[in-house]
Amino acid sequence: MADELDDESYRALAAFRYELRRFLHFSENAARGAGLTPQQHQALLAIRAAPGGEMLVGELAEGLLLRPHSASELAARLEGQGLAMRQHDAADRRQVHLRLTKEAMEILASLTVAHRAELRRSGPLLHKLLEEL
Amino acid sequence: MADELDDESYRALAAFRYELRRFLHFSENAARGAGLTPQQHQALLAIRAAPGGEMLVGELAEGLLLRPHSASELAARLEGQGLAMRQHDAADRRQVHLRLTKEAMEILASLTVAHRAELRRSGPLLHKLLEEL
DNA sequence: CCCGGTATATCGTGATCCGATATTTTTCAA
DNA sequence: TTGAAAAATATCGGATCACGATATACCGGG
Repeated sequence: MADELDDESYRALAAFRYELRRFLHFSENAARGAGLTPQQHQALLAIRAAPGGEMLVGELAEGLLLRPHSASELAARLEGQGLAMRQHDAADRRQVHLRLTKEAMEILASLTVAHRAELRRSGPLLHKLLEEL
Repeated sequence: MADELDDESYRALAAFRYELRRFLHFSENAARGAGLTPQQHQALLAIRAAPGGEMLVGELAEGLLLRPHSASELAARLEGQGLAMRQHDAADRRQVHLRLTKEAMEILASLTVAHRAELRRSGPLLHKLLEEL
């Protein structure tokens, strides 16, 4: 099983986590700089990437690995900030569809450009550290 | 610059973030299952991976990308739970060295084994998604 | 020996997830 | 048809943790 844990094992894992943290830290700062919380940014990305560019609250929960009621709170905050619109499904009124506002689309686009640039920088390093494991 | 953002760009980035979240979610659950918070786990890993297996509070802050005073709070919690020992440097008494307790070493070892197994599973997928970007 | 700088610590605040619970709507079996 | 169970979302209270602002302890140069 190769489960001997020598110093090198810890070093490699720590280096990977450090680089991961760097990326997430960059992402957090980028989001906050655009007036979003990190989770709001992730929510926008998940919704934008969904088929049709829309999502149910429950699907958002799955996509972000949250409890449904936490996704509901997140959706309420998105709407409160003018980033998303909530709309009951006509056929099943329990379900709530989430769509991004124009403003959210624009913010997400600029964040995505920044993230692609960052990944072009840190991607290869992450790639290398991942291979050391 | 290849900055056109089509649906596929968003999809690829979202897929990468989702897999990242899955890994971090696994890690969180593993840590909590071992009686640690996620940050405590990361702190143990960083300290264990440092040369000599010890770290200053300020170095911990750098390693985890935290403000020094946040690292100080984290160190206090670690000590409070019997996971680390704080010891003033003899030469410069402002500095505080952190060393892991035996119990922390054991918990970290078991978590590290679990993480290596998880990375053997999710690593290749992360690798692939990273290349799509 | 005093003063600016460094390392760590404390306090109050804000954000956000969660558990437990509530509300609304649908489904389905009797 | 109807009422009980299930499903989707929402609300409330509590807990955690990093942060900004600030405080304390300690070092070094002049």
